[in-house]
Amino acid sequence: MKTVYERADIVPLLAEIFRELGYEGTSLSRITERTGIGKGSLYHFFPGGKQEMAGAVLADVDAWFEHAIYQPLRKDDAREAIAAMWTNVNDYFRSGRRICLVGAFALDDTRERFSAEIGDYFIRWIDALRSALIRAGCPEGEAQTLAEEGVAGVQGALVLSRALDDRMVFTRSLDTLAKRLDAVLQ
Amino acid sequence: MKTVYERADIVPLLAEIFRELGYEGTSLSRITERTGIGKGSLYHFFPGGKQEMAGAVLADVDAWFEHAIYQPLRKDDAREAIAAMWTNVNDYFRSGRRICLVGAFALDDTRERFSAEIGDYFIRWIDALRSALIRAGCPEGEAQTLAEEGVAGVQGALVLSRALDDRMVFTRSLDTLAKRLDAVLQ
DNA sequence: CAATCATTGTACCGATCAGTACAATGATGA
DNA sequence: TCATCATTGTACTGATCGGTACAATGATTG
Repeated sequence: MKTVYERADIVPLLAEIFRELGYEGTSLSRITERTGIGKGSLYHFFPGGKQEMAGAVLADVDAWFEHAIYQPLRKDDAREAIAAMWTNVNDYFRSGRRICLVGAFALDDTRERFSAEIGDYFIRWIDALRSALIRAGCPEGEAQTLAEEGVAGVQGALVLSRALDDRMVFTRSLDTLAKRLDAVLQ
Repeated sequence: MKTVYERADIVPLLAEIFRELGYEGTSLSRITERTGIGKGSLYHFFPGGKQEMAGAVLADVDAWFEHAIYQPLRKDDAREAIAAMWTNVNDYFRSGRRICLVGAFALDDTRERFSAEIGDYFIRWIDALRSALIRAGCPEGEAQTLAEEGVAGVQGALVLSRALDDRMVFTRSLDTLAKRLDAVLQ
């Protein structure tokens, strides 16, 4: 009996493990234990080892946000895209039960390994949100601060809801942030 | 030649290492490497090993916040205590170059080891801030949400400023949060 | 001075770490 | 049918992990 994978099948599985255990906490044996994928397969698809695995996960996360969040913010109807961002973010992070891997990597030494990817992810999120805010009628002087407040607010809501083990905190925080941004668009 | 330590001298050194490397990333050899403290001393003061070391650090952090932030928020002049909170938090986290260990532990599997301590730290911060907000004239219905927004905002600002490697982002975020809370106190 | 005892450095333990080597497997295409 | 080749399971490496054992050190106390 031999199960055959593709790289694209493995990345989402790796993502959940890195999310739960962090970069240092994720060992190859834990990956095998949870997924059934052996070292042979892992090093076949990711010759660069653990670092390449985490890099692939970050790229996958980034691609999802680019498609589902950033592009709509830049191109679609601004108000609709902002509203969609809140619901999509709430779903993606499963009301706070799932963390933001990029944000988590930013907090410890792992940042040194992926500083470019981490910076890019947040810069583009903020820029896209600022673009939508301006198009929706936000004064340009406030747009940058407000966009940073929104993105940082999501990260803070994730920390807090996990710390309190209360998913209502996450949903409520997103709601407060949404109203905060909405108030400026008159 | 033999250097003699006390437990109280070691805890702050451990704190910086856990902050930088995270719980899993912190190994006993790294501790010895950075501090010169050998395993003999470490296990003499912390018989429970790495878990007890991290627990002692969390207790130390908690005690600092209790004394410098929570108690003033509960007892002192409300407006002054809130204003002092922002400056003390900015100093404590060194404008975002230092992370919140409690928040970082909340994000990965480490949470399972210290869920009580993590929950307590944030609950008490939020409660103390809410108490000050109410005494300063904030409508009771808004106080809880606003307190959560403030505490979560600090955590988000830490993530964002580290991700962008820009300490201005942290200070600016704290400033925005301060204005946000101030606006309700009329 | 002698005795005690907290503290420390070092050698060691089995387990696990990331990573390598390679033969066995099995699907694909000539 | 046969050859090719991507993919996989397994056994292995040296290094490092958290933790233990214990003798040497040196300050304190009677």
